[in-house]
Amino acid sequence: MARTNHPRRRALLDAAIDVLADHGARGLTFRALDTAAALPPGTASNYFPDRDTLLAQTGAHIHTRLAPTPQRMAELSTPAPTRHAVRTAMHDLFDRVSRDRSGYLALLELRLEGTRRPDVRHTLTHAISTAITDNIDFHVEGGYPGGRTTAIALYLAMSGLIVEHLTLPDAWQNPGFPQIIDDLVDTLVPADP
Amino acid sequence: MARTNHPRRRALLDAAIDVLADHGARGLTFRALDTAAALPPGTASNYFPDRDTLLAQTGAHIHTRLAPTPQRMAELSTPAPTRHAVRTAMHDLFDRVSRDRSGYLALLELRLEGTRRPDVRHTLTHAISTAITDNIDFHVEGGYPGGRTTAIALYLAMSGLIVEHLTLPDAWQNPGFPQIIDDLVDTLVPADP
DNA sequence: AACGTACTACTACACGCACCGTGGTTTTTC
DNA sequence: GAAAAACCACGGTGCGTGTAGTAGTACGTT
Repeated sequence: MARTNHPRRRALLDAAIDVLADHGARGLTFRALDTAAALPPGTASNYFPDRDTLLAQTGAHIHTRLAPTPQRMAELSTPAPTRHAVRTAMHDLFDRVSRDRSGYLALLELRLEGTRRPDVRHTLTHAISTAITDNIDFHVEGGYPGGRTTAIALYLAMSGLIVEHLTLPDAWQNPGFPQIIDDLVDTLVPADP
Repeated sequence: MARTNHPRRRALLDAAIDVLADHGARGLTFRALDTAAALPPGTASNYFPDRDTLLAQTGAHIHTRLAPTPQRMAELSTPAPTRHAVRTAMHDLFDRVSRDRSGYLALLELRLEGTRRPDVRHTLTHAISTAITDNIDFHVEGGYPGGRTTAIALYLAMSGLIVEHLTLPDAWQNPGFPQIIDDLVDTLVPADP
């Protein structure tokens, strides 16, 4: 019942993210998970006692997957904190979303599921609120142009843009997303002195 | 099978929005709809041939519910196009979201469901892209401070804020959403001359 | 090198649940 | 009184769950 095969557990959690993106939170069943991970039926039951904990663990795992690696953080800190660096970082974020569409879609599904499941909501609230403050602090303490309100506005606008990009990309064909990102940075981030 | 009782059909579609918000897109079944509308089981089957069209019709209906009424548009146009008017409009939008949480949550669920169902996606893409251009044009042609890019940035930031408010409100306790809205407007919308 | 243990993978089964669609009867409405 | 809608109950079905039982494998012991 409580298997400790870590690689397989991780594989299951990765598959869970794909299932979330492909079939929604309600579609994340043990059987669907078995199928997605290409494992015999009944396997997922051996690794997670019930759906609740499966969802919770998936919620925790998704952050380890989406969180920037230390290496990336280092890269990000290398250039001088200019408006141009901000622009690059935003395009970079957008590219990451495009590359790991399933991951970000799954997070969105989990957010909605958190509406119904308090434990999922609490897990996500904690993880995301630290992500937010980290993000804002990075901007402020790193000496990037504009203050805290600039950072918040940028964060929210990029969140909105990502949701649009993930769900209804065709509603924003002109101007395209890259152009919008440039405009966002120009509008929100003060020019370098 | 094909009932023409319009009030009841409308009641069913309104109930469908609640079901979407409460149980997700996958939870929107005929039976759940019957229960939510407090109607005997089997009723919804008489009004919609299958789940696909039920979802599509719900997607269409949701916009008639969320779209601003002509009266509201008139109210909005009354004051002079100042930064302060923009601020008021944004708080107004936020209040409407808070008041009709289910409606906006349902729209979010449908967006995600659109990821899997092309017909839902197309319906939403059309409806929302006109909503966006209307919104932007209203700002630009109404002579509000800032141009098109300001309007787009404002729209996206408010979208992001609404998603946060709907799904993880506790992640944003300081500063609270009203304060953030004020800051957003101050940052994004140029001061009145 | 042979053996034994402990853990894991696989398979099958029995049960329950929720849902669908419909057919027939009652009630309403015009 | 006739047509339409509402109600109710039923058969059938597919999906998911949890578990029990069997087979396989890796590793440590003697």
